[in-house]
Amino acid sequence: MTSKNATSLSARWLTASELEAWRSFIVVSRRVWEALDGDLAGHDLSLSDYEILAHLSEAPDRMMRMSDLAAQAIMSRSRLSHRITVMEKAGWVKRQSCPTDKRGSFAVMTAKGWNAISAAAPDHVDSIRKRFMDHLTQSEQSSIEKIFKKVGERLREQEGL
Amino acid sequence: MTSKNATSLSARWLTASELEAWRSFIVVSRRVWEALDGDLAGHDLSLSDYEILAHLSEAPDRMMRMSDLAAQAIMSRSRLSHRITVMEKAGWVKRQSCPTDKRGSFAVMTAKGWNAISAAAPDHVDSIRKRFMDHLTQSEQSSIEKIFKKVGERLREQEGL
DNA sequence: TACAAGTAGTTGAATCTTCAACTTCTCGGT
DNA sequence: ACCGAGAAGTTGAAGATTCAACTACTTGTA
Repeated sequence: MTSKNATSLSARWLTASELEAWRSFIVVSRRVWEALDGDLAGHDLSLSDYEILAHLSEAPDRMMRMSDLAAQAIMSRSRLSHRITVMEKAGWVKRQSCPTDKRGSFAVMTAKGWNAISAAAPDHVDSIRKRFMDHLTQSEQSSIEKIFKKVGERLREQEGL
Repeated sequence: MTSKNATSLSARWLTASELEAWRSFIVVSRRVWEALDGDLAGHDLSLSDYEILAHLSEAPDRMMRMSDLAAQAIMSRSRLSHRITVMEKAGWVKRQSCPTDKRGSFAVMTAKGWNAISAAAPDHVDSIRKRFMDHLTQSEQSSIEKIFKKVGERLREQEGL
């Protein structure tokens, strides 16, 4: 779609410069994700599985309620439940029912899970550097941090609006 | 994983501030994608299907070789092929074989496809504004453009390294 | 021209994700 | 104590994506 073709229907089309900013952001963020995901493949992990394990590894006792874990790893409860089933078969986590809320259950990282993420982490960090951080100057890095934190807040406020 | 736990294995762990920048970027870019995708659901489109149609709509004669389209829409040829099969059933595109290269085929947007994206585009633009652009000052916008274009180039140079 | 290597695209199977339905349980009000 | 609304989590089916294999064709080279 070009500006010319749809301006009349839209309240306010994007200027050329807005479009550039938007497209470079959306394209690069996909490519970065893709690259990180590819770099993790050697450890038999997807980036989103890595994030599940990472959150778990940082939690007290390396265990978290399913809902909390889903929220932090940014996925639906359903999706997390399916992933945990798979990871349970791989022996990386196990489920444990919550004593205080009988509906609830915990995902608990096993020693094997800890080993898996420990093995992957250094490569993953290198990957983050190589695919993203190393291309940023110090000041660009702080711009990114500032901008994305702000956008993150705004999105949270909008929440499905 | 915390710094304390893996520093010894990694050449160079992330500093707290690098980690912040990285996490806010990766989390927000997922949330933005998700929001845009959700906003398009009302038009029976996913964001990546939208992008397929958008590229097609901007191409001469609204037709493109499958490989070119896959590259521009950032997806595997296989995935595009499957999506085009679905879109063909929806009547938005059709395939046309290439006269000069008998291996090749074109995806061609139909009038119905044009109508579909024309209907979705204004809402999509509003969505881009609401979920992302409106939260950026003019100068933040140009930072984003500058930074992501640069990172994009670097990634292209690395290409699967 | 003929052949090897590579490119374009598709396919089916395995895997992953989404969606809605469902069970079980908690909590606030009465 | 009980009821209804809503929260936590799981499930199975439908749909989407990946992966490797495959066909068909082109290209460079000898």
